[in-house]
Amino acid sequence: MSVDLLSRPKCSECPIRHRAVCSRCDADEIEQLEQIKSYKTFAAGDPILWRGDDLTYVASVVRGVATLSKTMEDGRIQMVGLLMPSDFIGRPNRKTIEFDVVAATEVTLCCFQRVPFERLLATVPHVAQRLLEIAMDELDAARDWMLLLGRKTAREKIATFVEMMVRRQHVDGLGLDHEPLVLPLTRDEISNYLGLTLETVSRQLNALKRDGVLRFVDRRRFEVIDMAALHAASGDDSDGGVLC
Amino acid sequence: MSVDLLSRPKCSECPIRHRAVCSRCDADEIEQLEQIKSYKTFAAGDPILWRGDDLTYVASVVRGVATLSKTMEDGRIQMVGLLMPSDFIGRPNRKTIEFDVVAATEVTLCCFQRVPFERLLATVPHVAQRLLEIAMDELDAARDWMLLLGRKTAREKIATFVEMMVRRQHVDGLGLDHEPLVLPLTRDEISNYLGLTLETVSRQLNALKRDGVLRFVDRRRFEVIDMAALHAASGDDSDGGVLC
DNA sequence: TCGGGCTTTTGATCTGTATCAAAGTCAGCG
DNA sequence: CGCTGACTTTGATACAGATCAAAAGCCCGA
Repeated sequence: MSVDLLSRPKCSECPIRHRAVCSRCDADEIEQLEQIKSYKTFAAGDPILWRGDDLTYVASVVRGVATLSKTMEDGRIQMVGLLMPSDFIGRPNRKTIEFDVVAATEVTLCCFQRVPFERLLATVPHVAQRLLEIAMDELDAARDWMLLLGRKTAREKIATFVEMMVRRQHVDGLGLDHEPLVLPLTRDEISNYLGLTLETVSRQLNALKRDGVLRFVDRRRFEVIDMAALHAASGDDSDGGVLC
Repeated sequence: MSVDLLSRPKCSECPIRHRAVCSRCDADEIEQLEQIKSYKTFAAGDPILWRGDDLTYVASVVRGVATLSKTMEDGRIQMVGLLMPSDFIGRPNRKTIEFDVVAATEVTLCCFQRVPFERLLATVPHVAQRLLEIAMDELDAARDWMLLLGRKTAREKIATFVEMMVRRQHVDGLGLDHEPLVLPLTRDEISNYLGLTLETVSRQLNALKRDGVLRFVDRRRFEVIDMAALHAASGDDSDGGVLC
């Protein structure tokens, strides 16, 4: 999926490329990026980074889906981000990471050595500017998710999540229209994203099916039958909101 | 409170000053900031910005506490940020704001006209770099809060919140040691921050009192009797985490 | 094709927190 | 001072979602 990302003109995999911006990179900058760049692939289920690990690299997701989560001592887990193609991983000027990053599907990352990347950040103004925009988009998304976690019902959470899947798979051009959409997470992972249990996720997903809103091809693949009903169930006001 | 912020050397109120950084501003840059700067004060309870409002200014909190929240159509509210001295309000390169900002106590803001501020952002590299750091700190805090909203019990939420109040009032030098600490929010506002109801907040706060963890001077002022117990009740692992 | 180990579904029951209701407390102000 | 309105506490009850338990479905390798 999302192969077209790789076929774009130069610099297409750089972590500041998102939403077609790195046109601002000049030849010299692209050269510098190339030199500190490498690709890594992880199988579904593989841990990518563990809390406390050294941040040797920052990276951009090229293909696949990874999860970003926090774990409490007694094992409770909350996913705090779902990393899909074009999302950024890592934090410049931090030596370690404070979250767990795990591959949910097979994942390919475009990695840049952190320290030289920071040098670029310090010398090339538009890199910091672009990264700022990315961070603020993430912040807006995190705050939308706080509303979901703190105030939405189970049904609203599920509907919001499914709607987000629909929208992101459209944007990324993952599924062609009328191809079934994919849930890249297990029921258990979805429950960790939504602050629910896996049983509740299963029940609510089946409720949406029973209500004629979704149809499942298999456990992981589905189609939206009634987009309006799905949106109405999400609790969001008319003009969308979560991510883009 | 927090008067010392104003007595710091030049540029102390600029929104990128936080945690002593704007030493990097040179005389010319400070001059530019001064020209687009103004102070505004709001009484407790006043709305500062409403969802959809034009972002004419970006600002830094100088004194007091403001809340940042999202509201659903049916009136459910989730606070997504608590803005205390040195916190940043607004988003460069966005014409409108997507949240409600309300003064919780009397608040003084140091405001900068957004458009000229964006020009500064585009021309002075270390402004974007500093703002990036601020945004990433906010993002980390938002993600910690997602764990709280999604997975913590009512008691853990309350303990985490009180601990955060203790820590931030220490950092900002608001209360001298052994002066009682302040809850800058009503029970209702706390409930919106923690994803609870005001009744649950009241019950849990009294439970911490009954358990000999806190002592209340009045509804708004308290002392921590057993810091270790408070921390243990927060569910966070040893080394803190929420904000700094 | 069968079997074993996942993941998911479904059912029964429990519980933490919400909801509803009423009384109590406090600050400000006439 | 004592009234008024906003905030808080306390109690009784309801219920959404958690928890516990077991059956069903599905994938994959032998």
